[in-house]
Amino acid sequence: MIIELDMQSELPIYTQLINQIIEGIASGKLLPGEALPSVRSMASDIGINLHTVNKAYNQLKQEDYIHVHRQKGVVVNPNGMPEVDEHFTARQLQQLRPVIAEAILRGMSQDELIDMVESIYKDIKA
Amino acid sequence: MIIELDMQSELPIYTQLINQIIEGIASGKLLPGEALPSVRSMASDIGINLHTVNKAYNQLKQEDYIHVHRQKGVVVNPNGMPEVDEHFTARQLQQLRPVIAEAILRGMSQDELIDMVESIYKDIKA
Amino acid sequence: MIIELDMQSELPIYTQLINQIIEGIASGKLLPGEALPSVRSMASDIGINLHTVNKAYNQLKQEDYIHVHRQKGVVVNPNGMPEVDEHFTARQLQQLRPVIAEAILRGMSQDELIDMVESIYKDIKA
Amino acid sequence: MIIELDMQSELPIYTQLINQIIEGIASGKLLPGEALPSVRSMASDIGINLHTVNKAYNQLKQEDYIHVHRQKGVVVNPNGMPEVDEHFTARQLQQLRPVIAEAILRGMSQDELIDMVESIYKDIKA
DNA sequence: GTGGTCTAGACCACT
DNA sequence: GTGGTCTAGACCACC
Repeated sequence: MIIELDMQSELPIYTQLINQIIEGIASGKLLPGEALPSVRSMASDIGINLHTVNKAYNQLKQEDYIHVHRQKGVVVNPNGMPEVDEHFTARQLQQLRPVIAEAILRGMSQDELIDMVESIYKDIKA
Repeated sequence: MIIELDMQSELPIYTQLINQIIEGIASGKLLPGEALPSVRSMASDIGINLHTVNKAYNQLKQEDYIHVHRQKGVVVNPNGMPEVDEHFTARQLQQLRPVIAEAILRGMSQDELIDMVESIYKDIKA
Repeated sequence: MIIELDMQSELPIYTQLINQIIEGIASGKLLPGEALPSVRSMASDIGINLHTVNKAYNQLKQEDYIHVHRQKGVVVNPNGMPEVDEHFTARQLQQLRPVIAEAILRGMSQDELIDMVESIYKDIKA
Repeated sequence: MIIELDMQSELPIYTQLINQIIEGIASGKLLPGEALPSVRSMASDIGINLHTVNKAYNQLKQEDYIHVHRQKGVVVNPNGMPEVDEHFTARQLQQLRPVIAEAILRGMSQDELIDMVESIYKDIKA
């Protein structure tokens, strides 16, 4: 699992880290039950502070995507991922809406937009 | 054009303002050439700081969605909206990708995701 | 609102802080909509680090007990408190069970235990 | 006596072990004078570290719930359990208070709370 | 060696 | 001035 961070990005590092791990799980590169690097090794691997890694891990734990054992370290939730729920749908809608609005504003047709979504979907899943 | 802000939201107010105006244009509620309230009146209307409105307007101007004249005030770009360009596509991809990844992780099928996008698209356009 | 912390306690400081604030709300000493001290002033008031206060505030925010505005500071949730839900009941059960077990082991009768609970209940509410 | 540990839990394993044994005694499944598995066999039975079992036993011994003989092994205190004392009441109060406060905050009535306590009491005793 | 907690000090975004 | 983020370094509990 290779993590790529953009230190110049406006996105907080811990958010980028969360996104990368989520994508890793979504794409199947990280399997349920699989171990993730310890906060310390992950931090030194990618050259950031361990607290930043910790924050990312904690947020992922909160969503029940990973489990954090005090001693054994961190693993992808072995029982698989939580389903779509109300809370998630609301968040998703809130994130999607402005992006779609701006696409419409710039004249993208519904089909073009769907093509884009499909291509990203396939790209991640592949 | 009614602006609705959620002061509880973690989204910065200026971002919410930008989103609302973009959606206004996308939905046709704001037409090219149409005037927007001045920084001052917008600020007092919705009870926020001048700087906040200013920041939103400046960002919209930078994307060429609106024109700001020192005298004539603020108007939706009368020449219509800019097309989809490389810069926009890149930004869109960066925003869409994590949302789609998380949807996959939670087991949404491509069709379910597209349904969601379609329904938002139609909701804005309507 | 006076906060009392025991720096010797085995309970983490941020947990004690959370408990105190919860009790403040439960007892009516803190009312919905009422402002809490900023992380910085709270931290310096009680002589701890601002990150520790931050952690407590964030956890309270997570449970929807308080709202954190980026600029305006922190307020008790003006819409009132969330109801009892499944998640809370489970947590409560998990905390209560060992305490009650040990009470039984030491020979407390059900009535004695209930008396104790009642007296604490009244003490907080008063 | 079956011990069930949740390795995912944020409760330390030794604490879970203590709780289980206390509940075993409280419920009458473990009787005064009854033998408990040796540190070694307990550890290998449930697949945890020796030190962890040791720590649990030591803490139980300190509360005078069990006796640890170098040769004869570990037994539930044959003289019966210690009564409620000041130290215990103080500890109990400290644990109960935050739970009750949060229950009040979420709008539980005193009767609802007592019902919950009663049902747990009966569940353990049964 | 693992994560959890706490401190300290810095810079930034937002209003 | 507010919270958000990041870094750095330390000690502790657990196993």
